[in-house]
Amino acid sequence: MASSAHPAHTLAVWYQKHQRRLPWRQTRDPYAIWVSETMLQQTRVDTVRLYYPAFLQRFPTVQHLAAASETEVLKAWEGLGYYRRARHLHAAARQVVACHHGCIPADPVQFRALPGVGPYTAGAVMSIAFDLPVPAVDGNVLRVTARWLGLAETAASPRLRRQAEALAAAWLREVRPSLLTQALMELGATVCTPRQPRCSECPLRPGCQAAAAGRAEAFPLPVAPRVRPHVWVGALWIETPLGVVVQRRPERGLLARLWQLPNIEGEPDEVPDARRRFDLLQTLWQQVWGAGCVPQPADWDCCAADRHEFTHRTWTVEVYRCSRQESLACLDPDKYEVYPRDCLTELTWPRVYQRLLAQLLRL
DNA sequence: AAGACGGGGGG
DNA sequence: CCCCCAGTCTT
Repeated sequence: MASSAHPAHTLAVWYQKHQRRLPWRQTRDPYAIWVSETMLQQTRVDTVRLYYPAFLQRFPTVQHLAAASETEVLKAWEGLGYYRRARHLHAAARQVVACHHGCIPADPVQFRALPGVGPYTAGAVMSIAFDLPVPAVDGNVLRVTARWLGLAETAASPRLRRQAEALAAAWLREVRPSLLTQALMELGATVCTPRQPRCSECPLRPGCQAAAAGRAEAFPLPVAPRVRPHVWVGALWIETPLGVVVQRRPERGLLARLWQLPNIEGEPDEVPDARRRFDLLQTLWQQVWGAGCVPQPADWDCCAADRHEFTHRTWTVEVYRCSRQESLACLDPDKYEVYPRDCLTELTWPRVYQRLLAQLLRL
């Protein structure tokens, strides 16, 4: 009788009928699946779709990726965010070539030991690529579990995580692992959504505690919102006959090693008035050219501006231009480079600078 | 246990 | 405009 079928089976049947056709579902290549799962961390399917085919075309195998330079890998990742993922994937590819003969280890412990591979990615690749019964608990699975069991916990709750792993482990015994893992996540992404879940279309509705209570949207419990300081950033667009003055960000921290325009930040949550902005820009000007080396401009022209949201802060970036031409002799070569205007897009920029550049290059 | 780390979509 | 989204590593 269909009504007595295990929910995992019902879910698998639903998945086979309703799954979206996605590029990484057309392959059994563990490397390709690993790349997709890394890109999908904290990133929406529609965004990954724009990057995944190009990335795999550029680096078709783990050997190609291992042989590439970090700059090349980063360029292929440009705009995807969380750039540490790309560096970890690159380093991990080199480990796979050096220590595993270029074969992705079909062993959860060995695979988990690679940089950038946490519990989720290990479970996803082991189950999807190798059909091993290793749970892959992402945000979707946490949400489905919280609703299925009617657990009044936040998504961050260790208790909910344990329950989700237990649920996935139990259901993995009922259905081929590659099917079960993808089905659970697909349900969370398309039906059991954070808001306005489509319970009427859900194959798991009959056994769902939250749906039975008519309160699916209430699970999991909301987390306390984080305060996100607002930071004003003033940047300079300095065009010289040889090109534009650019700068590489520090080795570590936010947007590590990506390129930017010379810039200065205000205090967190400060809303600088005209006078304060002027002072900050003068300070920046001195940092770039050295104190007293080059006369300071009396007025600034804000020629481009954009806002950027991070998880933990918000930037308002304003770019100021000064048309006067300066001698480059004062420029500290350790801190700044002059790059040909027409070649700027060769560099790897954070999204906000990509957008600003698009404005600036039209000027 | 908590914070750092990007970027985009939806209401 | 404000709100939401949960993987991995570090401290």
